[in-house]
Amino acid sequence: MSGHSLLIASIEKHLSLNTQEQHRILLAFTTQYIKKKEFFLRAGEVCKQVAFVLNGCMRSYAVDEQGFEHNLQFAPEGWWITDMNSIIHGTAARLNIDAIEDTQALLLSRDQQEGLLKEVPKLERFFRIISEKSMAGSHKRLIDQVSVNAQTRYLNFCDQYPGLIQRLPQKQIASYIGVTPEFLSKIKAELLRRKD
Amino acid sequence: MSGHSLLIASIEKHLSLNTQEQHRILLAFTTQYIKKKEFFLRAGEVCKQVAFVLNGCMRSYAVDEQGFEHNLQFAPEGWWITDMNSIIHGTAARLNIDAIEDTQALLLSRDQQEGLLKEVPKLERFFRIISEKSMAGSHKRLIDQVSVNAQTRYLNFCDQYPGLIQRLPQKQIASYIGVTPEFLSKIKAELLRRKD
DNA sequence: CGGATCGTTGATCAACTTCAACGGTCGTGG
DNA sequence: CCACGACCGTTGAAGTTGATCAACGATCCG
Repeated sequence: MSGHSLLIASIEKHLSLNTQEQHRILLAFTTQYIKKKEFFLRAGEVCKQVAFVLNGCMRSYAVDEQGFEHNLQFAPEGWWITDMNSIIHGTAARLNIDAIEDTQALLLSRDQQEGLLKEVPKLERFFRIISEKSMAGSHKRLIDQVSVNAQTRYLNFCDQYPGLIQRLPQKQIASYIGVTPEFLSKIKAELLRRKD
Repeated sequence: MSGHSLLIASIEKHLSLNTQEQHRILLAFTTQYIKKKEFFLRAGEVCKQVAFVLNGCMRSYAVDEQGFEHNLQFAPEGWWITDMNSIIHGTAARLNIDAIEDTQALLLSRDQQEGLLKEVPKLERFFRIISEKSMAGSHKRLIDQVSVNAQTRYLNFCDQYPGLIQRLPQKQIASYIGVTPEFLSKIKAELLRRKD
């Protein structure tokens, strides 16, 4: 129940809900526990639902032809995660989503979402706003990726997600900023050397 | 008027509108002509509106510390373009948006949009859907950027935007796929050599 | 305790950039 | 209508950034 209130609070940052609406919303979600290294979505499946993380942490990533993983997003508590391409086009997911820590999440299927939006139309607004935010974040990242070098990307990451740095294995961060774990190690060594 | 119907048609792909609603929508927009090389938005300003392109083509791009441009998006007719980070957070734009061809666009300010959404709430749904699509496209691009080499990115671009290739100067495409114009030239030469 | 996974370091390698030079085309002013 | 400059695409040589491969010590967890 404390977890559910995280979802409600998150929505109420953007609009207010009466008790009835809150109950209707929670009805649309199901709870799922995902252990570290277990999958929420595998590439090739069609993604049917979006996840709202209550605690723990998930990540989404693509695997290239040579088998290397590339992290697209981390989702600690309070974040949403899904394969948007798969869910809106109904195509095979290109992303894998798994748990980096033992995770508890609320799941919302597209069907449930449709029903929910019909009964509580003002939620359209909420989902519009988080989509816009997500799009803005994604744009920011894309610009970062092409316009600054790896060291700066690492520093930017430290800046933007101070909480995640201590929590995540370094190789996960390397995969996110788009370098090999070896090279991130060298970046950190270089930064330490320059700090003296 | 033929231009306006492009907007209406674009919305009606996702929901249906009666004549009254159509008129109310068009009321919220203003028309603007932007000549080739003129700016719709300059980095540093706060972005106040989104543009829907009727004809011509605009692009958004960031400029890095060394003065190099990095194209984020092209917007030919039927596409929306804005600096989402600036518009939703009210912060200084990091993007420039200018016209690559003489362009006619419909502009919608955030204030007008708010008013419009109040009177025609079902448009929340439309804006949610296009945000989701935009986010999906952005994710796709991000994965592409980090998981395949420049030659493949070029081929993917040709695939996805066959219409734009003939229309755009090569250096604009180079900037989009994230390489120097010189290197794109070499990629094309290599592809021609292998085709024989 | 033992195996697996992690982070580190160094040597070599590949992808892409930088810089410089050249020919072609386009648009503009005379 | 021509001439000029600006911008574009191309090519080649040399330079950087980050990847790859291999080896090693540390830590974590079963």
